[in-house]
This record gives sequence, C-alpha cells and structure tokens, in this order.
Amino acid sequence: MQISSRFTVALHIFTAVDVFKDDYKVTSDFLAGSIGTNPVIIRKLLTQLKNAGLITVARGTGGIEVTKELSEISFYDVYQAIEPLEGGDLFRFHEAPNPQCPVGRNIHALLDDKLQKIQEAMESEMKKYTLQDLWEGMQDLLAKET
Amino acid sequence: MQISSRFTVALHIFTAVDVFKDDYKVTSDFLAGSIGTNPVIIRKLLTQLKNAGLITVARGTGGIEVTKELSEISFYDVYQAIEPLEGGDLFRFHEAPNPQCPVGRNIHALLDDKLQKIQEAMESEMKKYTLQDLWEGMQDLLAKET
DNA sequence: TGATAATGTAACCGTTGAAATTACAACTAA
DNA sequence: TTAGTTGTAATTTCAACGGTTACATTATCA
Repeated sequence: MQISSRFTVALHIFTAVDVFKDDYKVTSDFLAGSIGTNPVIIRKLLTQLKNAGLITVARGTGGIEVTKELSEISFYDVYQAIEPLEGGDLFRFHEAPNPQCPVGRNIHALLDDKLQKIQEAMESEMKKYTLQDLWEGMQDLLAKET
Repeated sequence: MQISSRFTVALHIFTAVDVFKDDYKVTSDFLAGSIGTNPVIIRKLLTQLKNAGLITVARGTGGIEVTKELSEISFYDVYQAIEPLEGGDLFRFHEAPNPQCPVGRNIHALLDDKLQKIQEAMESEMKKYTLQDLWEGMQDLLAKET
C-alpha cells in the first residue's frame, strides 16, 4: 500500500502558503486550484493540520497562519498530523497467529523490534526535512524559471 | 495507510518453513493454520514469492524450498516480492497539480528527491535483516520457552 | 445591517485494494 | 486410480481514499 497523497498535498499546501501569502489571499479554493483537487479536501486537511497545532485558520475571512518558524516544522510533523496510523504502526500485522503453534505464538516477539527499527529509519529521515527547506527550494526553482 | 499484512505473513511463512521443514510437510494448509488465515491467501503469496525467485513450490505433492542461503534473502527482498508499488514509489503523489501555478508546476521537482530519500532510508534498514536473523531469533525464543 | 465570502461539516458516491471464501481444474506420488 | 496438493478464477465483505453537493456558521465590509 502506498502512503496516501494527503502527505504530498499537505506539503504542497505549506509551500503555497509560504510563497503566496504576501500577494494573495490563500483560501481553500485558491489552494484547491493550485493542487488540482476539491476545496473540501483541502479544508479537511487544514482541519487536521490545525488540530496538530501547525497552523491557524481564520474562519469567515479566510487566511492561514503557520504557527511556528518554518525551520521548526519537519516533514515528520506534517506526516504525523495527517496520517492516522492505528497504534502508530507503519506495518499492519496479521491478527490471528495461532498460539498453539510455536512459531505463531512467538512471531510478534520475533518481528516487532525489527519492524519498529524500519519504521524509525523512515521517520528519522522525515525529521531531516523542514518547511524551511521547501521554501528555499521553491525559491531556487522559481528563480531558475525566469 | 499501513503497509499490508502480506509482509508480516510472508515473514511468518519463511520462519515456519525454516523451523518445521524437517519435521512436517509444510503445505498451504499447514501454514494457514499457523498464521490464522485461509490457505488460498497463502498460495497467492507463495506464487508471488515464487515469481520473485525466492522459493520453489512443488505442485501436486506439496512442499516449499527456499532457493538461496537464508543469509542472502533480506526483508527488502521479501517486501519487493509481495508489495506491488506503482512505479516503485512509496508515496502517492497528487496527480493534477496545476501547471499554470508556479508552485503547482514545480512541486514535483521540489519534493521528488526528498521523498525518494525517505523511501531509501526505509529500504536500507530493510536490507539489514535477513531470513537467517529470523531463524536464529526464533531458535532463541523457542529455547527460552522450555 | 445586510450582502458577501470564507470555513466547518455532514452526507453521500464511486473506486480501489485487502482479506476471505468457495469451487474446481491441474498435477504428482503412492 | 485415488488421495492430497497447488494454481487460479470468481465472488463477497469491508475499509479507506478522493471527490462532490449542500448548508450552517462566522467574519468583514459597504
């Protein structure tokens, strides 16, 4: 299973907010236009980001504020905000290994730490990238366009 | 989205084959009993593992053979065999960013390398664990049981 | 104060994939 | 030939994603 596009959409949102916030009123309609999706999809995502404390959203008037320094919000923070993993586990485990079987009753003890390590490797790498990197990277790309 | 339980089921299969192959005839029914699922689920997985060249399956008579040294098959090999990712990408990307928008037409260039790095971090960790580790780990756990 | 514009949500739909299950053809060994 | 096993098609159930419509709520401004 692939990780849902909510993640790349959320990163797109943050990038667009950073780039456009001084020149445009960045609404869910505006973002939906840039991302190529429906405004309601955006609003649901904004609600998740808001609940995670990463942004504030002005009701009625519209407008999105990032609550921290860009360098203090990592990809991992965004990922955690929008990906609701059951128990926080990346890997789904088969639910009914047979306790009557020696392998069945020990398979969790055998695999859990290894799966955890793999998940941590991914999450550690996610923590290396921040919204600041997105802002700078996008400025470079835009400069090259002209 | 969680990664499907096919991964842990496949690792369970390999562990059970290693542990029981000298004492039992390890069939899809036998494995289904240990794993707590349906024999057809197991057969489909075995077909994937077979297609990846990791095992051979004896038709008619039944019986599974691992084709390489246990130390030469990593978690990553198993993962690749059973998880069919579109384009090999762990992260699904929103499909219609707006090319009229400066951010929309550059978002792929901005994110692709970073997403790739994150995926590679996970896959590199997967390459560290082999079926040999599973065999040894399970032997230790079984020894502790008595 | 009324009109306008935006967010917050509920409700629903279509699609996809996972996991399970039944059924049966194909195959192998005894 | 028979019993046991694999290979695979067909079907079902369920959950999640992404999309869409509709509308109540909220804030600003003329």
